Amino acid sequence: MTGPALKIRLVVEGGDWLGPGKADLLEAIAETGSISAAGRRMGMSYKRAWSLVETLNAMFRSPLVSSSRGGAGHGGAALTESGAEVLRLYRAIQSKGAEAVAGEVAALHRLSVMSAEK
Amino acid sequence: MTGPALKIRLVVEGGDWLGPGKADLLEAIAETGSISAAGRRMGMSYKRAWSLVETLNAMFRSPLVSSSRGGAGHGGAALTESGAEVLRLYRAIQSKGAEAVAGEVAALHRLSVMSAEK
DNA sequence: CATCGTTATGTCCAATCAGATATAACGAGG
DNA sequence: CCTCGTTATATCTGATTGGACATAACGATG
Repeated sequence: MTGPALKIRLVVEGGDWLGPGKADLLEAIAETGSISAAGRRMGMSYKRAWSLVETLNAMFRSPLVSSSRGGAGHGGAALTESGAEVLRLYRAIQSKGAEAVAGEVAALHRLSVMSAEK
Repeated sequence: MTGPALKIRLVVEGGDWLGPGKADLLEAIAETGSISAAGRRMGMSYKRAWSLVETLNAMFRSPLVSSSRGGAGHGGAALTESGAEVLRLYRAIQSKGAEAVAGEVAALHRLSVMSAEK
């Protein structure tokens, strides 16, 4: 078993969702302090990263990411209080969910091609 | 809260995955005895339903759906033993997973636009 | 007031995806 | 041996998606 293999999506009204990709992006923004640096780290274009942030901000009642242009640090971005809370909740859902269904996931993996004998 | 809003995907090697859509399709095939009838029930084209079945069969070590053409019933499809087991495991993952993270999901929903006051 | 890296936004294009459509094979039963 | 509804497969097309590229705004600092 190489990766997590269990991905949890939280779908909100309108079809948008929060999943592993956007959660990782939030984490990268928190650590790098910039949307573009986070995008580079994750191997995606700035535009893609920015559009994901736009989606995230629209999904919740208050923005998850605050950003500024120009200035001393030449602009940047950071998680808001809501953003940090959403990320924390999503990580908790990931870990608690994975733990709760570990047995069934293992059983499924034994049936999948991932466990094909050599 | 209108819908489930929590969607769990099991990603296997190669990028294919088992999620709510394919699980519902398996269930519909089990109940209708036909790929095309299951597709009609779910509002998708036969081609789409069939290609999903093809993907499912390739994801696991043995096929989940067996099918036949012609004959008395003019052909049809059914779940194999593996197919029934996979569906059962996925449903268990759905319910156990949702139960384990219900608190965090509720907290996230309170932050989301889904709980915007009127 | 010029500089800098970032945010913000638009346009264009290739790739992918799903729907629509068409056709053939199937094979027990009438 | 013809019929039937289904499986199986191919082709075409419109829609969506993401990458590439371009441009402008920003604003504290030097």
